[in-house]
Amino acid sequence: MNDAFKALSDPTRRQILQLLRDKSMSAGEISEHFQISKPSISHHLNLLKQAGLVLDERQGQNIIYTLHTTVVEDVIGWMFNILNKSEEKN
Amino acid sequence: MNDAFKALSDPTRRQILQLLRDKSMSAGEISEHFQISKPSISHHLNLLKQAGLVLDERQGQNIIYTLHTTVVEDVIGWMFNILNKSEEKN
DNA sequence: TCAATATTTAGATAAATTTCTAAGTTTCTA
DNA sequence: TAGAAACTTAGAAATTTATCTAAATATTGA
Repeated sequence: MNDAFKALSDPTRRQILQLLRDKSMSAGEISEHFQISKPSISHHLNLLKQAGLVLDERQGQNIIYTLHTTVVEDVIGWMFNILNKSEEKN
Repeated sequence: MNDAFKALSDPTRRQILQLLRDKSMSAGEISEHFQISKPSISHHLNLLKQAGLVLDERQGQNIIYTLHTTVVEDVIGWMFNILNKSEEKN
């Protein structure tokens, strides 16, 4: 879960997750939304993947990135725990 | 909110928040739970404070740190939004 | 007012992070 | 089977972060 918190600490990566919330996208399509270089976006995508926040799948020349919500839910669980509320029983 | 995500990205700072979930503590009491030096803990506490995750109040020689949950709720809101669920209406 | 206690601030260093350009890999198609 | 397109990997530079020791500040109590 540390990797997830680390991944979430960068604004570009959070914005990528917000893009993927609406629909899965190729690396190129994602990079069109930013000013930074494609290798940099690729690096961010790799960190998100390592953190388990996205999944990737090659489709021909493209690599499609998809939001993976399991870890997001884990993080939410941690946050709720800090509030001393449980997200399970209520 | 970027400061909050940044603050949450460090394991020591997350552990501090977990300590404060149970009860407010002085800087010294907090530092007893860690191996790192007091100035380092002080630095982490300052980042948590800048992020709005804790409040501090001097009580005599001690400075008491308290969990401040408003920003935690904001972060939870952001996370829920990623899941396309709303924490308001359900 | 002085010394002790609690904590922060300053300044330095090492490690991690973000970003870039250049080069490599994979896949499609003419 | 070459060339183009889509990405990633490698390697380097600049910035940020985490940590330490030493010094400064604030409060209490004798």
